[in-house]
Amino acid sequence: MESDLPTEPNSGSAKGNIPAPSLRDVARVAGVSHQTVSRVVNGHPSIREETRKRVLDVIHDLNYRPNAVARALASGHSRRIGVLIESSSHYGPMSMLRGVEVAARNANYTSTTYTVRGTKDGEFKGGLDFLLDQDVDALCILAPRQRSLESIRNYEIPKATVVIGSSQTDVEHASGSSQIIAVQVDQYTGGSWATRHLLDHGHRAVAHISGPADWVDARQREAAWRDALINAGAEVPEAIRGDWTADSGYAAARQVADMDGITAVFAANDQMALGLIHGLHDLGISVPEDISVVGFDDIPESRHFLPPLTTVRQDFRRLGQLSVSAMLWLLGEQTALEPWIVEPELVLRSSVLPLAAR
Amino acid sequence: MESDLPTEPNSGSAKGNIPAPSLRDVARVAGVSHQTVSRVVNGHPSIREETRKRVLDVIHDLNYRPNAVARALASGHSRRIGVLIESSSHYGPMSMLRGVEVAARNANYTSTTYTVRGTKDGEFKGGLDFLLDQDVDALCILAPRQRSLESIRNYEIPKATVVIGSSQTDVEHASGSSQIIAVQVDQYTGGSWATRHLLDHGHRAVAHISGPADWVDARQREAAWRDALINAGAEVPEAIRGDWTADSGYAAARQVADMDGITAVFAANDQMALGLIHGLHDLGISVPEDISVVGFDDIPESRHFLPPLTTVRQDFRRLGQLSVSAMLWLLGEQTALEPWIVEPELVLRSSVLPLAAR
DNA sequence: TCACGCAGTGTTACCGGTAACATTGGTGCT
DNA sequence: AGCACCAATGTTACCGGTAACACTGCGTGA
Repeated sequence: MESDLPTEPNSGSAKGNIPAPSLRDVARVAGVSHQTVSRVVNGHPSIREETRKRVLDVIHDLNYRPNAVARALASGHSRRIGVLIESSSHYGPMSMLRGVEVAARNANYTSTTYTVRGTKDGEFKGGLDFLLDQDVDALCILAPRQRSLESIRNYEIPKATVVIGSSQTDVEHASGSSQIIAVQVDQYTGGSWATRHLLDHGHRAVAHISGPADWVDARQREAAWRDALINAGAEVPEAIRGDWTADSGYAAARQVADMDGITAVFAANDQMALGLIHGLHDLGISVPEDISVVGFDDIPESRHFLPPLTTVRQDFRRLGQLSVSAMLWLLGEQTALEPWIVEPELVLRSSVLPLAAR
Repeated sequence: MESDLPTEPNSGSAKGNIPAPSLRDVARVAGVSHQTVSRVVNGHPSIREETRKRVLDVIHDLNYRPNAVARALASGHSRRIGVLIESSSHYGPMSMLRGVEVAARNANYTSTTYTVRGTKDGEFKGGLDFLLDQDVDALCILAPRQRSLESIRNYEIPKATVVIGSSQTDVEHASGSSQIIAVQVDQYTGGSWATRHLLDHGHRAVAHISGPADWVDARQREAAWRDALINAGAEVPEAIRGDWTADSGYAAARQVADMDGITAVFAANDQMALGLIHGLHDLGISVPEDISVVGFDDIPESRHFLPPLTTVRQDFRRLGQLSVSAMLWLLGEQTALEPWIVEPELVLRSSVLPLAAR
């Protein structure tokens, strides 16, 4: 394992002295005007085939690469999208981020991410400022909490702004006059499926470990759970408040055990479900023999939990792609606008047992 | 849930018509030259306090924000770092990515990520080209596979390039003349600890589920496992080849069961350990009663596995930070260069039992 | 007292592209 | 033949900053 530190930068490299060739360099060598080179580079139609070929040869010889910065300055379009993301350490946001990045790149856009660390109010605005300073053409905001959106009120945001994770009504309320598109997974439907799945298996006492109260997704899943119980005429226990972490799921186990007669739990995400199963196990309660559990998200590990977790899958990557698609539409680079609600999917595994089988 | 699609972009927004104020606009209003404004913005010392104040007021009134693109073009520094990353869907790379992004931002740099999707040879180069086209000042390459580095040979990469995850010798071999810094977690030490921990508990027949053969980390962990066994005079069984996924860990369980007398397994990452435990469970083998398991990485879920997983923690975020620090040093923005090998840490939980206790 | 230096500011060129308009030569139509 | 028109290319201005140098006026030391 080598580890002798170099003592000063740039010792060996001879590069960087000769500046990279510019449009005009290419033009000179090819014997045309710089504008002609520009046209060749941009695929302008009215260029003679012979000229084009000559220019392309020179481009290749000189190893010319167009300077994106100069292009951005001159054209007024940076072809960059800024992604503002809260709490990216979770699986969901990460996956969306990746979906956005890949989709953006495919549309020849670059993406720059700003991760908001804490939840303090100024941080969100700080991120917005940071991205706006980079003059992005479009903005993608992953705003999972209700309050996050309020910050953008009266902010001068780019025309092409997409919000992931909040409902269109929330967005409209927060954004004032400017038009913003919201993209999201239909959390309510997912929550309904999860709960009804348990009800269908005969469970009546279904507890819920929810996400933090100010998260939009958490509220929707909780509402779906509550409504499903009410519709089925079952009693609605008080929801147990978690914070998405497996640790909070572990802690919730104690409360579940204390609530009398609970036979099933709908956890608002897979990590909490994992912690819950662990916690119940430590209390001598088995899943699914004693208590059935359903999660949400379908993280890659879920299928190998003990027991493998029945959960609701969200296609995060697709969500990211859709948001880019919406941005492109707002930017006028795409004519069709796809529907922007993604349907979740119930994934059956073995953490749920019929009540009768107990 | 609202879902009426707008039918054309920009319907309501009145923004974007008036161009943003420029340096010269500010200068005109403040009654100074544009250069003076530039000086104020950049904190140049020789500006009269009175002038500075006046200019700052105008800047505030006009809501002027300096244009990063123009600045980049004029100064020759984009203050952007490109991050080329392979396989970012895993926990480790993701965390490093985030560490890089945050550290970069703190140094007033922007980061742009390119995620290499597959493993085809051209993709890596494609990513390099993509980032180079954005003329980044520095490059951070997350190259976990041996071959990835070969692509950068004879490539004109920025002076400030840092490679995460490969040893300095590999990097020097691949990079030819230009100076590149490698940053990494000491995988070998981590692998040694994991294996020795099992040996210390009396286990002699310790199997290994390795990562893909061409991954640097996988090789180092495997080598550490092998060496530790040899040093202890224990027999070295053949390593079982996994692919980092929990699924491959699950599949490995069968092979472990078929290998006679195995009492402990060192899995090259936590996901495979999870799958392994699941697979063993399905075969009627309990962890840790029948077989002890140690993982690697310490993903957030590990502590809630059944049983909670003993594993080797890597500080991925710190790795990301270190790489930014190294880049800054190469860029001449930082005088001290921190050591760039991060030590891992053994995290004791309950997936290991002394052999005697069986 | 005069030259020198420096703080404070202005002027001009330049970064590497794109946009808009000008120019040229050939073609088709009347 | 004359003219309109278009393909193919060139010219010039401009995007919004920074860099380098020029200028001014005042304090200071010889």
